[in-house]
Amino acid sequence: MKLGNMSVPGDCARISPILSRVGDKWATLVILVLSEGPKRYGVLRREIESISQRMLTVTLRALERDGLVSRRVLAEKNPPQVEYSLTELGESLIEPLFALCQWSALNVDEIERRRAAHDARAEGEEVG
Amino acid sequence: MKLGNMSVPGDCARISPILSRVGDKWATLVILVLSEGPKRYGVLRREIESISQRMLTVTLRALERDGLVSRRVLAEKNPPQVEYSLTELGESLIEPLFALCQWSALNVDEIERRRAAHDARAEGEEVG
DNA sequence: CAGCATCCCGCCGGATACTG
DNA sequence: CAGTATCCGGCGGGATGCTG
Repeated sequence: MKLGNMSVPGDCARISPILSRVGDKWATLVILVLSEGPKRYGVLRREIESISQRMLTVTLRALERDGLVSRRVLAEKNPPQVEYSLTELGESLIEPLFALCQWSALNVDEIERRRAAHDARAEGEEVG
Repeated sequence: MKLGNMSVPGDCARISPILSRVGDKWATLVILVLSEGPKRYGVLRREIESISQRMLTVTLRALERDGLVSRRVLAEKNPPQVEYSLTELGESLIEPLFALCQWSALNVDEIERRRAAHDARAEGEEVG
């Protein structure tokens, strides 16, 4: 198969780690929230309610490592202030990511309906 | 934040399960390979070399449940033949998914370079 | 405020063996 | 060929406690 100049599964082996990062629940949320602009650690914590402090830190470190997010220390001493923002590379990801989010938003209802229907069918066969 | 008519994190809570499915290493590979056309179980196994037989089955079941993939029994008796193909819903996913794959293919080198640079820097600080 | 360290449990997913 | 069943090791990720 061909996607532009890459083949599957050949190059898919290389890009799937990247897709995993994107598909990662927390990473995606962080990137989406940061697409609004730079935010401080505490703000991120509050805006992504469901995330634990540990996973926010882990995710930010991973994104920073990949060059998608950059970290700036605003004030060294109390209270310390750290600001996170998307790098240029990170911003370039927003467009395709948004496209996928829009697909998801558009089809989430349909998928949930299908899922429910499928489960109901399975339930029926179990009895029969 | 706004993505069309959805807000983050409000609706992101609903769509992130969908993104997780997409971001799922195996699901993505299966969808990409099936985008070429219907394939039989054994063919899928061979084309996605790295996948275990267990995960292929699990992934196909999940995709079928969500209405992204459909399963057709071609021959009931020996040798059994089962064909998998994308549903219309599944096909509608290809475009945004391809976009993301292209982004990945385009940026995988850059990301790996940044990662290496970041790790090298960390290595240096560890010693100093 | 912005983290790091530690403990610990659940489940993801590989390996292996068996079936219609 | 196209699966199902079982075992089980590793790690993802929550909870809690401590620091500059």
